[in-house]
Amino acid sequence: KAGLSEPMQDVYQPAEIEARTQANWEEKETFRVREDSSREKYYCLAMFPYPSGQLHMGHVRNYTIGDVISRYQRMLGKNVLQPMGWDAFGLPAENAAIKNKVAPAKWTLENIDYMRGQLQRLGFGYDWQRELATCNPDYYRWEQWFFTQLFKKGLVYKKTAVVNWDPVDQTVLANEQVIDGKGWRSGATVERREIPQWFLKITDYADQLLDDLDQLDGWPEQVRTMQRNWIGRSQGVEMQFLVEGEDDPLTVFTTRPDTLMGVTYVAVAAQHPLALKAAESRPEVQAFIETCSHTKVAEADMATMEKQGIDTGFRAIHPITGEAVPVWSANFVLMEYGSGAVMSVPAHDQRDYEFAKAYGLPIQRVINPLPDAADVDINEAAFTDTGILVNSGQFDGLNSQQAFTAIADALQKQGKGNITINYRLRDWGVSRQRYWGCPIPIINCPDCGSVAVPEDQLPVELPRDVVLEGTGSPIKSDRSFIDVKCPDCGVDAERETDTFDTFFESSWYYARFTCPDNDQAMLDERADHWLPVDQYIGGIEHAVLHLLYARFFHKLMRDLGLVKGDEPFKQLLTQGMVNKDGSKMSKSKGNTVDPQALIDQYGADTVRLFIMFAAPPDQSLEWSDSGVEGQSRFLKRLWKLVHTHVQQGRPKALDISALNDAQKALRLKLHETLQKVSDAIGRRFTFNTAIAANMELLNELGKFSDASEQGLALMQEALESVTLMLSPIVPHITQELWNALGHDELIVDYAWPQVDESALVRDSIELTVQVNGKLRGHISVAADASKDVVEAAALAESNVQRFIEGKEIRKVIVVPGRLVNLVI
RNA sequence: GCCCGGGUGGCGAAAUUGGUAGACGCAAGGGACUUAAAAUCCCUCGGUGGAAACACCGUGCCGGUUCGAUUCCGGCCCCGGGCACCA
Repeated sequence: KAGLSEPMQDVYQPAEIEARTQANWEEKETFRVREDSSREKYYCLAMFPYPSGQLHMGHVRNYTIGDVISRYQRMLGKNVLQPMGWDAFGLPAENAAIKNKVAPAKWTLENIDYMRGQLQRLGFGYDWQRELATCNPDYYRWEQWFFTQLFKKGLVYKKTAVVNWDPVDQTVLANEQVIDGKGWRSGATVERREIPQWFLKITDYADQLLDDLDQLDGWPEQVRTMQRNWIGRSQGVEMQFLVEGEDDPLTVFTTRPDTLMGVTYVAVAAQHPLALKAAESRPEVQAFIETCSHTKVAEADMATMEKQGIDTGFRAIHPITGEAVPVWSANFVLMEYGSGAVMSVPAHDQRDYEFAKAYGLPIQRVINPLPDAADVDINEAAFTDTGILVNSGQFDGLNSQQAFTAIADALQKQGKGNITINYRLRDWGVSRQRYWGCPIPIINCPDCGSVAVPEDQLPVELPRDVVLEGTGSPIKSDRSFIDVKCPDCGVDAERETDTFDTFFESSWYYARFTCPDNDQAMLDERADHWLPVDQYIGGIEHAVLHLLYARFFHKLMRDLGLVKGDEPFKQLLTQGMVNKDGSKMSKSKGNTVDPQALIDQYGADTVRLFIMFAAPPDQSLEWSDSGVEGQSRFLKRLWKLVHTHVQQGRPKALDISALNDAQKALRLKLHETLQKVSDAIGRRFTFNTAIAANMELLNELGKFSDASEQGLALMQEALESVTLMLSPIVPHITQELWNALGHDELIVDYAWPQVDESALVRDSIELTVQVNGKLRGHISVAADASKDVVEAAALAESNVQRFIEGKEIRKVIVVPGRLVNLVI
């Protein structure tokens, strides 16, 4: 009975109230949740944080949204699971380790302790008994086990892939660590280097990942579109070009086989076998390959760099005409993607066009926009639309669509090609040459090859007592970690020293939260109870990678019988960035605002209220210090209003039939607000307008001084409603107000207030009158007035008459409940 | 470069399905209370003209559809997110 025994304080004191309320929750285990078949379950999850040191405003925003939704759903009677954990492996811990001479594990665990305290201070209703950290063996042993299952199923393979190599620090760099082509610590020019790495066959699931997007109608359309484009399914033709004097043909894929007759050269990657062979006898080709080895791995860099190439001297045979075309090596063709070779049609592809112009290669027009029309101008740019074929021999006159089929058929008959489906999506490389990650559970045996670590030898624990020097992972030289016997044949073997991509941990944590205490299995039947996540909330920056990998993992887990259902997240809310001075708040930009200082000054409720009020959650939020002050003022006003009200004693029961006009008007406003706020929080997630509606109502209540029996009863109803409506957003102050208003239960367990439809009935309504679409006046008519009555009233309005006088009224548009438009 | 968003007063924003542009809040200015200050309360607050009533203009830019466009369509400009090893 927090607060009831004491009289209500006349001044709002957030620090005291918040400590008291939080202690009460802890004592009562208010947010501990267990499976309960008698109530509808609701699993609300906000993306877990990387423990970087302190909470930033993006966290505060993310977790406040999740907490508001959780508390609202709880008030609707649902059994709500809201867990919290730590995405604890990652690069920043290694950087901190080098800089501060502290082991990554120690740094990470200390950060977790501090940030846990900050989350608790903000009053989020988490079930802390489910807390997990991905760097703990209890957690990562199961993803090691999972990987070995995928290994057995053939969904894992090893191949070489390119990394950024720092030749001075002798280490692999993340894209983020390469600045203008140089290593961020050493300053050395970074090289592309190919090393063997483990891959997950996500492309095997490309069609499912694409098709199942259709069932995710609780996801923002923009995220589904981004994922569709990322997967990039396209139909095209794969074909072979023979190479003069060579045994192996070049395989190329094109989505535009209709332009095949316009091929004037073929381009291969710098690392392509043909380019390497040319380099053996020609130093200029060798020099070109050397140049290409210094470009960064990131796609944005590849796409914006200057297009360069060199003639290899090889000649490819056009599969239809039999003509020989030159084979060039070009820096924009990537060995890792597809076959490392592309056909080039400069007349109809802009990149090929620019390359041809730069190197004086021929441009052969084969498509025109319309039949029998003049040739389209290709003097300045390629013509990239589809159209009608010309200069294409037997295919002349066909449109692009017909030509697609005809050319594919011709190639297929000669055994030189066929129609295939291609994806932009590439298999997921999960190997990282870093220390602070989950060890990949593989043992490399000289006789048996790669062998999965047997289940009874899991987890492969990452040694924690290490010193980092910035020159590579310490476990790569730790013989006590590396030296093992082969589990299959028992000979001396070596442990894999690469670790997993940290997206690996974050791809299944949502499932582990349902049963984090299980030390016998990755997941159990509790996963079936809670999954899918009903509401997932996180930054828009995760729209593709994290959310695609998590969807992929869910399907993998489903196919191993670990979960039911096809998709992990039923509804998704992608929150916008928290910006300051126009760009994302981040440590590297030095524009962060520390939430802790604001919490200390104003209390958690004010910070929560401000961050929810400043912008709708999916929009980027521009930080403003002064706005916080206004939210604090609002809470003080609310406190004062309740205080003034309760001083007047317990009100009598409300008698709706006994209300006067002013009272009815206030009650109308109250129930309109309830309707609006329920929709804003429950359906639209526009918490900013929910708060604004309560402010509007509170402004009305402040003006309402009616000490009559019914006046006080109505005030009681209104203040209780406001308290309940605001309780998901500002849970501490509303708990105290709830007690002051005469209730001794926890407000979190009270039902969300209902709209009284009878209070919404109006006698008369106000309509806008327009003349030719311009606002000219307002009229008040009976709510059930007929169209004729409304029209007559509109015509009679004095200002309207000035505009229609002497004019012919050609049309009258009446939009019921809104406006009348007179067209003259 | 490619994919996805966004652009509305001095500022954050609202306008939910094409129907009153600027709710709510911040900042600012004026006033009340006070010896004074803080706090609190009241008033004004898109631009131009006007004493006012009111009129004209106004939602990044250009054009279109419509009785009516912040909203729909076409073309552009600027800003942000992502681009596979930051998380």
